Amino acid sequence: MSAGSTRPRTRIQRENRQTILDAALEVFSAQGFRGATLDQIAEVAGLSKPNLLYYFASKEAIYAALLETLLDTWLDPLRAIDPAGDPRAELLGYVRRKLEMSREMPRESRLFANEILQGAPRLGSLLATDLRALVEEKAAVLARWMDEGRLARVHPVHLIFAVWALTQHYADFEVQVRAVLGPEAGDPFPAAQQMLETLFGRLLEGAGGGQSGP
Amino acid sequence: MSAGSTRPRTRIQRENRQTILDAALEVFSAQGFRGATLDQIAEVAGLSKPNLLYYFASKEAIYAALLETLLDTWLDPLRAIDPAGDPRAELLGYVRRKLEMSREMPRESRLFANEILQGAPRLGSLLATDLRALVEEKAAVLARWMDEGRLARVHPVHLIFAVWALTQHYADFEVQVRAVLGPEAGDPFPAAQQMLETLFGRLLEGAGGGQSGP
DNA sequence: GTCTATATAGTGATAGAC
DNA sequence: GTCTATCACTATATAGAC
Repeated sequence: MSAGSTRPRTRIQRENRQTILDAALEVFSAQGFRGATLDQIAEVAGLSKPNLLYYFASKEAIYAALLETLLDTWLDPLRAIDPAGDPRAELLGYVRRKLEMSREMPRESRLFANEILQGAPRLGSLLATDLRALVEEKAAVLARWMDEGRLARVHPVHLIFAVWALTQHYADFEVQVRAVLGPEAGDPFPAAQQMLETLFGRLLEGAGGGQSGP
Repeated sequence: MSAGSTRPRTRIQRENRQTILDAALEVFSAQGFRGATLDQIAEVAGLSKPNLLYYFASKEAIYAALLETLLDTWLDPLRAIDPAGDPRAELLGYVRRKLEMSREMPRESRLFANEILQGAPRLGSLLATDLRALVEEKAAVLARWMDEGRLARVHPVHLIFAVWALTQHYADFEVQVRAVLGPEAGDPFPAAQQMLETLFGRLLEGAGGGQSGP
């Protein structure tokens, strides 16, 4: 029986599956699904190509397992927004967590970016169901803060888009960021963090912004 | 002699080259370089595959011609920032032009996004030379406005990154934007425009922001 | 200038030895 | 469970007829 369709039982199976997923993340995130080859993944994993296909039924199966495994983690920062918290702490905290994630997990960011950019043919319906539901829930929290005059009034869902766009940019377009900042430039994240704090921080000052709340 | 390496002379050659580039933009932007096939491009263009290769030497050549043709256009909004202009008009104008470009040229945006995301193997050095020079020039203008207290002090290059990230998001991640907003939602751009005006507009009010200018 | 036919290489997946 | 060998298919590019 193949090891792909069932939970791994032995230690070596768990380790090999993990090794393969690690290698697949490396290759898929850099090349996209079509661009990646099983040969590359096998080489990075240090396993033979048929051995890969012993653990996973197909290239598609490896990719699907990756997406499934990582989507939850990827949305954790958004889930962590506390409706009972302070708007400033929650919004800036969310931005900080999301930026940290871009820094620590750039391959995951690029994996999702590749998938979405090419029309999300495999992540597909999860966006319209799970992701949409979570965003709606948190957008409602933001909207309440706006109603209470504690946050500038903008379209709350688009505000979440803004956090995504700004933070993921540093992972997804890292090559461009480094090229523009120059070879001698160090870590871009501290300056990015400062810029984002100023940008979003100003949404929390004099929140009414033309049509003040209570 | 091949028509690929020289300027097209006849009307039909110009038209066919343009037809091919159009089709290639359609396919490359949706699939990335590796994901795209000459068959797909040929079908969209309404030409045979060998005929494509009569006009362009290779798949690489088509892709390179596309990138070269479009990079200049893509940077026009940034070039248009007027150092002698009013900071509010110039910054918000830049944001507006860039967002319009995402709306009118989403395929171009996704073409570049694919290329950068995968490490810019072909656009490569242009980023470190041409793009970097242009960004440095305009960042200096922003920095001067900050020195004059007319714009909140943030890292000027990262401020340009912010404009890119926020505006291109609506083209590059269009599938996700539509999925999250829901099928009944209309055009997302008006709300995006409003959000961006608020976000960047607040960088222009009380510009000092903690460490005030003159 | 444009087509049909095909050479050549790479890629996903399988068979079967060990 | 893991390897070697290989099949079947796809894709880029070219040759040569018209």
